[in-house]
Amino acid sequence: MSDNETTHINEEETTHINEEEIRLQKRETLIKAGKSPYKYAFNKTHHCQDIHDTYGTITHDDTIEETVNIAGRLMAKRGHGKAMFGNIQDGSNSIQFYINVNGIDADVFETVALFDIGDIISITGTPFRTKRGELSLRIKQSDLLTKALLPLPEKYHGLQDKELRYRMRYLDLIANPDVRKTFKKRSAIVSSIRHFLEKDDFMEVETPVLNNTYGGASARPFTTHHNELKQDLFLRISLELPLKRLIVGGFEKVFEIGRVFRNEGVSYKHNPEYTLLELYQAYADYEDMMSLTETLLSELVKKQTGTYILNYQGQDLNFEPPFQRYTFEKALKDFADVDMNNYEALFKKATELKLDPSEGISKGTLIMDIYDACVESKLIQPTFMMDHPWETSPLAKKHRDNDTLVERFELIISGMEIANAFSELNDPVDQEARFKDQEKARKSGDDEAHVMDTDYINALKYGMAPTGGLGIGIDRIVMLLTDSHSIRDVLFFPHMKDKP
RNA sequence: GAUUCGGUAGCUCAGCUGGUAGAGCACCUGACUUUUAAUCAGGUGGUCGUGGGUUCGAACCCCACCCGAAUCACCA
Repeated sequence: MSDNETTHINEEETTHINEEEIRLQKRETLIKAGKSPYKYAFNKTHHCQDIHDTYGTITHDDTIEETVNIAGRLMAKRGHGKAMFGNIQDGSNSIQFYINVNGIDADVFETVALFDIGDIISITGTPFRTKRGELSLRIKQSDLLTKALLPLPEKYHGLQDKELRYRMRYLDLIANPDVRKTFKKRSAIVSSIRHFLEKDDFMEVETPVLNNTYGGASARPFTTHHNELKQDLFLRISLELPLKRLIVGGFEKVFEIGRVFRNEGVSYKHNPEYTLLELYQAYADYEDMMSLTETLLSELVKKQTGTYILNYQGQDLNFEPPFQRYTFEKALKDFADVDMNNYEALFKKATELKLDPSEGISKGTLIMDIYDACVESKLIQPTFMMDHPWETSPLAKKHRDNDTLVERFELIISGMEIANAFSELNDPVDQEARFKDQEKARKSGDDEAHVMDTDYINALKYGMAPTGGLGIGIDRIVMLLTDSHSIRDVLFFPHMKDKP
């Protein structure tokens, strides 16, 4: 590559070909010249952020002796004849570089001149501050590590098209630095939850995703097939039943952070697969779970924001414990003006609300339908909704003071269900009766009713200690903490329909 | 599933009442030794989501479909 014939693109050859073809030609030229455009490794001494941290205070008059090696993606290039500026971005940050023909091999200048935006390059150079005051690297050496064949999105607006951003998240991450921040934060949140639980002696476990049956929630499953065993299998819809079997087995504090799969609609707060945290603690009840939830979330918010106040979509949410509490009885009175102990009144209310209650609908279902219609979306501040009707909670223990209720709570924030917990039902006789009740509901058309799990009943027959259980929707927590309106913005690869 | 909005160059977007398809960025050529959305001059680049229809003529009007977004419904 010592002469211009092999390096400069001939105008006549390129006027009618696209950018990818131009770059493919550069790739060919490099390979023919024995310079691979796909190197094997590079020994970095610094990330861009390290240079900002170390040399952030130098002035235009300072001379730095240290030479640094960095590598990353070329994001911008500004040629000035015999000088050139550009920006390189790595996983930490980006930094400007500068090169001019003085005191440098012509080869190096030519190499840099031939880089295309999007190429992954290395730079060896010395930090300095430009006249205009920007911390930069003066290039001594530079190399192409990976050739990029496709041009990047527009440098100023980035990639805006939501469909492209979700379908080609890699490009979104390159072009939109805020997106990377969101996902770094997601990682930090999960890590901080994990450490919180480990510090509290919870043991992290893994249970199967593929199961012979499914349960622990009311949802339709995804079904798949094992060829060799000639049997249908289900992707889990929750983590609950295997984890409670571990409590039977003698572990006292377990948790799992795992993907669950629900064969239901897609919306700004629903994705067919999402991440659930479930934890179970022996010798605890739902009051203990409430305190744990308050501590976990308030500490998380404090760690992320420095206060208990979190601004979400323009509203300040206050996570200072204790969170407000509402029983279903009081909520239905306050928000729907109906007595939840009066079946006729509930039925009348549901009819007024055009919920179209069917003949013989259970009181519990009426209560939940009215709650969904009148209450949930109005609960903005962190609120524990507690003491649900027993009929819609087949895995929760009856309330100690009222056997038409269960000891259960859901945590609602900004109208979204964030957590769900019970004093776990551990009476196998009651559990079996509840499952049979669910089977009846299933037969009368409720395809989300819980299915019978005889092995789980069997496990309970050996005795499960009194247990508190808690489930938290990780994606929704991340939505709150990153002020994301849609669950798609906190999933790297949200589910998208196939393009034809 | 319903309603509304959107799909035009690689990206960000204009395109009026139906009359030859536009700009900026990127790219190519040239100029330029401290710029930073660099600048200046000149260029390349289009199956206007898909398929029908109306019309002398459709990016534009009509119908159907595909994909996406928002709101609702569904989803404890």
